[in-house]
Amino acid sequence: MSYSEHVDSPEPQWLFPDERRAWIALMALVEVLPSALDVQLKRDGGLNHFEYQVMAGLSEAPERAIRMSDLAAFASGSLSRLSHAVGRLERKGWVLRRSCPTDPRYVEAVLTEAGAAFMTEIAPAHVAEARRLVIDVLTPRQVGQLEQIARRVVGAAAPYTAELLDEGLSAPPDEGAAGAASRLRRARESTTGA
Amino acid sequence: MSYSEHVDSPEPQWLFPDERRAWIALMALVEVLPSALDVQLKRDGGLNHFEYQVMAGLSEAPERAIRMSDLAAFASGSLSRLSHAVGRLERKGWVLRRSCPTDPRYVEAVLTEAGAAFMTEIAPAHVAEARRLVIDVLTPRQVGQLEQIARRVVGAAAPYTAELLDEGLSAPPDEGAAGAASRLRRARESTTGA
DNA sequence: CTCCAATTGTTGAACGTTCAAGTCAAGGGA
DNA sequence: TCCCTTGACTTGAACGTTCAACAATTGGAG
Repeated sequence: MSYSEHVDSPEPQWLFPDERRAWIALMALVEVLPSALDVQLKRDGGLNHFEYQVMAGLSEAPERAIRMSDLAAFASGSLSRLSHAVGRLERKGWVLRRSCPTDPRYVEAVLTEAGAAFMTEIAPAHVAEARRLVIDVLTPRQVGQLEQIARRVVGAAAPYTAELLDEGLSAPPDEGAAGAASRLRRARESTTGA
Repeated sequence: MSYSEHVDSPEPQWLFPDERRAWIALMALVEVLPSALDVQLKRDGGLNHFEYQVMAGLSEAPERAIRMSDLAAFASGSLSRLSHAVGRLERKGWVLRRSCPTDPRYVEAVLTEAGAAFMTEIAPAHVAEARRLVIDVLTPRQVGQLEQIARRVVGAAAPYTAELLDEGLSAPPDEGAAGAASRLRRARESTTGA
């Protein structure tokens, strides 16, 4: 739709001043926010943001167990990345791997008791950081705008991931991580491959 | 301080549904956009986003030369990261290092002819990608909202970097990279150390 | 039944970033 | 003068991600 709109007014080669300001601010954001989150997580929990997402995915999964490939989709990372990450979490005693009981060709990651206890310990601080850095510095109106904007950009950069956002957000609240994750699977495949 | 302030309206431990949706969308954005930009830059130019920012900083600098520490501030990275990156760009023949002519205790990075030619070759594609992934999928109104939101978040996560955004964006247009970068220097120091 | 292809997951090497020294040159007392 | 701190930059090792190759298993096609 945006295409035909711009046919007779071709894309300028450079950004207009207001576009440029927004672009620069966005680049600063994507540079600064992840590392700020990493600082908090590393300090309070000794893990990085990806590892936290893995742990969070496991926490929400029924029985605290979930297949590796679903978990990779849920955490938006490649299977290889996940395999290395789970290896590290395993060494810390928070996760373990086992063959999937229903279908032995899959591997399940399971959150241990220690892992679950650890998550309930550190999650509040992470949520507080999310508030401090983002939610609390925006007006409720801006929070809504942010969601719309972010979803559009994700839609352009990774269409299937965006689809997951659409579906996951309106999904039944009791669904847990597994349902959303398996829907996500085909998303990651086309996304990471691109 | 935040403790006593919130005694009678304490921060909830979790996010409200609309806050949670915005947070999830934002996390997807910061995950997906940098890697999408890296894909384009790697494909068309063989470099990553940080290296591109380094080259861009050099392009805008007077004489296409700029001190390492100013360049690090401009590209929002540590001096060490820059040193490694410039090493790689040097090996490709796009940048060279020399002792600063006015003050020999500093080191200047200089964009070579080949480097400048290379940048004019690849910059349009990168700008086009910025349009495709962000600017063109938003309404002009949303572009404005994005700037405000991003600046607030950056303000919370890295105050001095945000200060640079404020100053840099209203700075005289002929200032070039060097002026903004030296203002930025103290910013990085307190930011990266945190 | 056999072979072929696809899916799931792991592994090791290459690459880039971070982190903790380390070098070098300038300023600033004693 | 000597020392010693400070700022600018570099270096090498540790760490995490990516990438390509690899095993293992399943589901057909012939």
